Amino acid sequence: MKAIVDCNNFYCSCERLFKPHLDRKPVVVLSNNDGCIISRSNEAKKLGVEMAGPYFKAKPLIEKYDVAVFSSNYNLYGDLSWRVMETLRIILGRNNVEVYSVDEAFLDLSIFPPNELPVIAEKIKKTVETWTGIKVSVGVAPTKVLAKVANRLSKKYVQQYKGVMVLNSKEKIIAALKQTEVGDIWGVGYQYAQKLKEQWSIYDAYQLSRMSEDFGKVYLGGVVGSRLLRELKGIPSKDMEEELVTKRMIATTRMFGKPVGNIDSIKEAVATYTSRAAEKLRRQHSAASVINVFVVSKGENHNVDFRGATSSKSIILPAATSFTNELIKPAVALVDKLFIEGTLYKKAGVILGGIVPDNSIQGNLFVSETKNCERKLMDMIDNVNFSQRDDVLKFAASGTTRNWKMQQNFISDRYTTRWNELFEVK
DNA sequence: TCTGGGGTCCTAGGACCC
DNA sequence: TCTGGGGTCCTAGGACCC
Repeated sequence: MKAIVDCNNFYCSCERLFKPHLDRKPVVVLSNNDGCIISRSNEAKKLGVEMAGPYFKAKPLIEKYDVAVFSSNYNLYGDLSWRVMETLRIILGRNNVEVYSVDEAFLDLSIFPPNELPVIAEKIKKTVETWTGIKVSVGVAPTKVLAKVANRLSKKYVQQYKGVMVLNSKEKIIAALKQTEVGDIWGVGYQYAQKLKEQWSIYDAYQLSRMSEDFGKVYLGGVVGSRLLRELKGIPSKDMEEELVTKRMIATTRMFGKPVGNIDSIKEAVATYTSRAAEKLRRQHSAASVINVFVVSKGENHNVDFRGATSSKSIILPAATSFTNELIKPAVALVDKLFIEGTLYKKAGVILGGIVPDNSIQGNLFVSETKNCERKLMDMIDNVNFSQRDDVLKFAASGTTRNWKMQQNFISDRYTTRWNELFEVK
């Protein structure tokens, strides 16, 4: 049996943890650039504040009901996420925990007898909440997809289930599937849901679970679809995965605070994003050999991903590297090729690909002495920037004015990761 | 001029997720 | 005026190789 543990309204919960007076008050957290709403407390949901809705549109509602608003503070969320995951690892052992996202983890519970699972699930929930202060919901079932179904219902009918649902019998599974709309299944997105409803009159998860594996294969994306069908039928087909330590692509992309028509500002932004991406690269001890840079002009739909963006160019480096200076130069050169005079841009991004392990971490015979010095310099910059405030040390190409920088008007302190922002107990 | 089967690597694009 | 920012997997098709 498998479980999924999911933090409730994670970002809002993080903000509330250090502001107890906001308990039971409506809270929302905004995306970067304070663009749209990405997390809502239950109270905010009840008021009708929409998920992923633009902030400006919800503003009247927010002001009317005095909703607390925060810009996203990823340093804080990342640290609290680590505490939650570490708690799970302590309870169940490292090998039985698969971190799936910042606020979710799958657990392998096959070591426990099925009849004990309700008690175990309850215990896991209580322990995480006591140790971290973050509320979680737990869904338990024979497969990952069914565990997701259970988790969702445990939250939806919280009065009844109190945030824990265990599907340990055939009857319970069927009942849960019947209460789940087809579009709410993990792995069925908007496009597939429309297709299932319109072409085959399949509206709920139970109906879909009765279709054949081949149906999934033909109409829901090949092997991905047939796995989905098997999981719905209770046959485990998505295994627990090893912790994914090395990412295969690393992207840093941002909207600008306001549209920018000046090539030097865009170069500054791209240089800054490249530094950030290079930091991520070094953190996982990798090097990259492909740099992709894209810009999005004011009129374009910025929601398309970088491949859809009209202006995107990439360059393949002669050798993989993780040095900021070796990445910045070609990245900035790409801006020259992309930029069109007289155009206003609202977004830019850098994507690093061709990622391989960085072997130059230990000095070796074939790497010159200067290389090793550079490596040490990079580590030093990373350390200073992490422990002090952001970007005390940066490359000149990143500029100093930053008139393109995103808006963050409601940022909270980084209580747990910056010395000068520690939470004070009076 | 035409002829074969089998393989790898890479890229673009389509779907999904939080 | 005003709408995140990251990621993943899979497939098809082209280029190239023996």
